[in-house]
Amino acid sequence: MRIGDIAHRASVSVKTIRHYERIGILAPAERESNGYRSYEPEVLDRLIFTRSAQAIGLTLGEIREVIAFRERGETPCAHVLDLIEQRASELTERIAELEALRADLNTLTQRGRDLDPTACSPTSICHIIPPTP
Amino acid sequence: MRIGDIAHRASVSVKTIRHYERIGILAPAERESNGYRSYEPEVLDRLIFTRSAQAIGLTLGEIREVIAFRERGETPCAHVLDLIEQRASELTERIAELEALRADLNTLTQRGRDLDPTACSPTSICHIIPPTP
DNA sequence: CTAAACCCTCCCCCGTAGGGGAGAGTCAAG
DNA sequence: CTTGACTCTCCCCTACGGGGGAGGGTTTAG
Repeated sequence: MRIGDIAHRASVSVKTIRHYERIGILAPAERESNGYRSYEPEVLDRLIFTRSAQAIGLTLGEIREVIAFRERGETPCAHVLDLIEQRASELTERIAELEALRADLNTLTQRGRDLDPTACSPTSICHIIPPTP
Repeated sequence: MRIGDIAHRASVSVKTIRHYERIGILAPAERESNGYRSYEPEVLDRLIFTRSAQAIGLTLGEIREVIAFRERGETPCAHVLDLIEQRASELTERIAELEALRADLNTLTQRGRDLDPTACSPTSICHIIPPTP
């Protein structure tokens, strides 16, 4: 299979495939005599896995690590489970931060509706946004 | 006031001040005869505003626009209120996405605990992560 | 007088996941 | 024989908010 074929089948761009090779998600491809990359069908599995893993928020660096387990002949499951739990807990923190921010913004929206724009002095640029302590 | 003084008073770095000048948050500073930047006290207000606006999630580009209203002699309040409401609604969307992702991750965590690692075939790299359709 | 502490400009660097395009080679069909 | 569709490498670019450091000039206190 050539790079264009496999890219099409995996629904990614040719650039993406070459990028994955460069960062170690894919092993350096075999080459045809003309220098073109040549792929075995199982590379497609790896591309599909990569897409799926990205979809649940893993970075390419993490995905590369997971794949490295397989390359070493180990099952990556325990590591994957760690990553997932870790990402979930980071996510919980992140959501809490964003919710706090949203609450602040809602307060400011109300404040902005109550304040009189003509009373806004140039000194503070805009009196809707309160100075951070 | 020199750049180091004002940076210290605003709790930002000297690099930050120069960066703000370059991107138009601050007007080009007056210079002393030796070429050193020289600041009037009101610039400090602008820096404090910038910090406060960043704290509620505005980008430097948006902050620059807000300041531009002031420079044109208009009150930026209406624009600021728009930005805040827009940011709040983006945030609501973003939070929903992250919550959906977290739900997926929790499902996968359970799945990962139930599945047998020794039954994980190399083809799919790791069977905890399901293929995206 | 000298060393520390400022200040200046200029340019490259971080992370993330590739995209854009130059300039060149290759291959199949018409 | 040429045209169009592939492919190759290489290098720069994106957003964001600056940080790091080179290589210089200035100032101020001891």
